[in-house]
Amino acid sequence: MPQKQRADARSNRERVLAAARETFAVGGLEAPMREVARRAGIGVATLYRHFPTRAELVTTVLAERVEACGVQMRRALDDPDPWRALSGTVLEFADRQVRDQALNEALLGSGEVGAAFGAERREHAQALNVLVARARAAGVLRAGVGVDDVRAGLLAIASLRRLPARTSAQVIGRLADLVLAGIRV
Amino acid sequence: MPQKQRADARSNRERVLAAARETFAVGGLEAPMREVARRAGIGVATLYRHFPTRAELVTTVLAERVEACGVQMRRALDDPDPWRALSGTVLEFADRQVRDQALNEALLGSGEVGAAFGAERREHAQALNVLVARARAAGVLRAGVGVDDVRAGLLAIASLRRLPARTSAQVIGRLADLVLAGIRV
DNA sequence: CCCATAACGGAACAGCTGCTCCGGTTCCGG
DNA sequence: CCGGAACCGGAGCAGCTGTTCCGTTATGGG
Repeated sequence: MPQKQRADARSNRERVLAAARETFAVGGLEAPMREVARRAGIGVATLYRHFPTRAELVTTVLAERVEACGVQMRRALDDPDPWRALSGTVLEFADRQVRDQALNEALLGSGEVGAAFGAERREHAQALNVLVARARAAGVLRAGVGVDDVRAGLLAIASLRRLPARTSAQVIGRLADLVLAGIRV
Repeated sequence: MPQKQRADARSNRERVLAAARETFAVGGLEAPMREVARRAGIGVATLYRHFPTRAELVTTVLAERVEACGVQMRRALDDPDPWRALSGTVLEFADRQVRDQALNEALLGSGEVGAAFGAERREHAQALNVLVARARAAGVLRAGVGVDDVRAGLLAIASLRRLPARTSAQVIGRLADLVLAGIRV
C-alpha cells in the first residue's frame, strides 16, 4: 500500500540514503544533518520529511550493514574448522571497521543507536559464544582464554575508530593479528 | 617576579585547577568550561582570566600526569629485566587509563592538546623503542613483533575510553593481558 | 493542459558550545 | 580607614547543532 508517494519524493529518499551512507562512513555518525542534506543536493526540511529524526536516518543506514554482519556470523557458524571460523570473524570484523567508520556504534555503542539493534547484538553475542566454545573444545585456544577476552579484543578494534585515517588501517590490522596471537595456543 | 597577584586571585586559580582535575577525569576533556567554573564556584570570566583558552587549562591540568608517565618510563629503562620492563609499562599504561579518562588524549590524541606535548611523546616513543629492542634481543618476543605492534596495543588500550564506566576497567585489564600474550614468545 | 496538492527549500527557533565586555566588588598599601 | 587598582561575575556575542514553519515549486490525475 505504499508507492502512493510522488516520483520525485522517492528519488529524493534514495539520494538522502546514498548521501548519508557516504557522509557517515567518512565522518562518523556525528556528521551534521546539514552536511547530509547538502551532499544529497536537497534542503534540510526534505531530509526531515523522509527521516523525522536523526536517529531514524542513522538506524536505517546502519540496518543493512548490521544484517551483513549477521550473514557473516551465520556463515562462520557453518565452518567446520573452529579456528578458521573464529579468526575469520575477528579479521572480517577488523576489515569492516577499516571500511566503515560508523558501523560499530550500532554493534557496540551504548547510546540510542546502539539500543536500536539490541536483538542483533544479542544474536551476535550468542554466535560468538558458540564460536569460542568450539575453538576451545578443539584445543586451539590458549588456556584461560574465554569469550570475554575475545570480546575485549573486538571492542578494542572497534574503538580504534577516530585515528588519523591514514594510519588507522595499519594499526587495526596489526591489532587484529595481535589479538589472534594472544588468543591462540 | 610573580606573586604580585592578589591573594583571592591565587586562591581562585587553585580552585579552578582542582575543579578542572575532577571534571576532566570524570567527563573527559570535552567537559564544558561552564561546568568547570560552576564546580569551582566562580564565574566563567574569572576562569578565562586565569587560563585564556580552553587548551591552556587542559594542558596545564595534564602536564603533571604526562610527567608522571615520563617518570615511569625512565624507571622501566633502568629495569635490568627486559620483559618485566616492557610488560610493566604496558600494564601501568592500562592502569593509568582506568584511573584517568583524559590522560591519553595528551599522549595519543591528534588534536591541539596532543600537539602541545610533542616533546614528551617523542621521548616516550624513543623509550618504547629501547624497551622493545631489549626485549627482542633477550628473545622474549614472538617472531615478527615490532614496536609498531606494541604501539598498536597501547593505542587500543587508550581508545577504550568512552565505554560504560562500570565495565571498562575489566575490559581494559583483559585487553592488556591479551596484548602481552600476543607479544610474548 | 490545468490546477489541487504533495513535496520542496531556506529562514528561523531553541539550546549548546567557547569566549568577551563591562559595571560592580574586594583587596591592600599608605 | 580610605581610595585606586586588581579582580570578579553574569549577561552577551558568534557559531555550531537538531528540528520546525511556511511561502514557493512542480507533479501528475482529470
